[in-house]
Amino acid sequence: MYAPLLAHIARYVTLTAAEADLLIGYLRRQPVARKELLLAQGQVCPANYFVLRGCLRTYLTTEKGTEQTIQFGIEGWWLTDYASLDSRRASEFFIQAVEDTEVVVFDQQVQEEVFGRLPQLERYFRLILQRAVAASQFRVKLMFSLSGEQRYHHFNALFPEFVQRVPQYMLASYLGFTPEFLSKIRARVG
Amino acid sequence: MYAPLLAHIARYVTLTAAEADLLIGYLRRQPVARKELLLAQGQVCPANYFVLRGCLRTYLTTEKGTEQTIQFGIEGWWLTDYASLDSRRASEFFIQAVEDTEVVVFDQQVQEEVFGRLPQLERYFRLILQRAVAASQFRVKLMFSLSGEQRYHHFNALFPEFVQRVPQYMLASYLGFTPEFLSKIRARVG
DNA sequence: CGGTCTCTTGACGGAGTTCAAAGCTAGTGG
DNA sequence: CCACTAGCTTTGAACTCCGTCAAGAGACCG
Repeated sequence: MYAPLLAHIARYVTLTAAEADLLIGYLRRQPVARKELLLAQGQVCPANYFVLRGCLRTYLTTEKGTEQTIQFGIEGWWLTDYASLDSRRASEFFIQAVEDTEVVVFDQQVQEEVFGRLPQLERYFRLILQRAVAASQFRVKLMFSLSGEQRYHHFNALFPEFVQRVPQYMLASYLGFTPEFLSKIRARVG
Repeated sequence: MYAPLLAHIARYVTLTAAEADLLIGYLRRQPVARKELLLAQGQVCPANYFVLRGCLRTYLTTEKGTEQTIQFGIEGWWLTDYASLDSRRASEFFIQAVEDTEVVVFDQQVQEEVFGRLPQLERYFRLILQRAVAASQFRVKLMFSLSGEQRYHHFNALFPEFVQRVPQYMLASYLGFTPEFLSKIRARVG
């Protein structure tokens, strides 16, 4: 079912039933098992992914061999490596399922054609991207203006249910510190 | 002269001379003196700004009273607070001229109208935003995978001329550490 | 059950901060 | 064209947050 995606689009632009059908003709759904990769470092990112259910994350491996989570995406979020998608060069990131997940795949190859036929959809993606930039400005703000412990409490207050869903070592790497430190924060308060 | 902006647009989409004239009718140019603010914290961000010459930065003040630079924008870059522009709520950021600067102002109020008349321009901004998201993913990657000193050397290698243009305390707050620490890094190497 | 992931706990070390004071530099006005 | 001032940069000492390493305790899955 593409209904969650169509509902999401409807929050930004209006598509007729015929236009929605036209769009769906270009899309496909794909299940992704927990820990499975949608994109591996070194590969050219082939598509933009919309999470129907489950959870994805973008991460990379540092020189020391540790994983660094860049972004999470749950139901209703688009996730991709825009740098690779845009330039068609090898990606520096992995995109992996945190839980068993189902995504809508919007292939890079058909995007220009779809935008040509559905200008409303180009507007939708402009607005989605605008929100993504806003979210990333917000993240930079938090990274710099709060201590590690404050970032954890802030995140916990904003997304309490989400903290339950992801392993703590992923959350730690997203918040910018080690799993050991996260464990010590939790020991202090609960 | 709007030529630098039109040249920038031409790198992404094609506008006829008539379309370019139509666009320019919606724009205006504005000089911004060094240290002058284009946007203050608490204000609703009224426009998107394209730097014709000079340099802008987005920053905020933390609880401790220190400034935190979120982003720089030099010639050929668009800068705004997308969260405020989008939601029309009060901004958390300042946008300030680092040097004497001249910008093109693209007012929020006319954006929808312009995009309606020039669908090519909507595509242009989609692509600009895509690059902005890619840049911000890259920045998060650097923030987490490199030490403070490594970030400085990396930035210095990528934008040597730019490092000359901005005060060191701004650069330090952009790279995520104190001016004192930047000074010590420089003392070590040169 | 048995093994592999994940989380916890503690000792120690280091990258970067804070605070304070002094040295520079650039703009400003006389 | 010089003198003054305000803002920027440097330097050093003490300190702190958080990382690293290591060992053990759970927890989940086949």
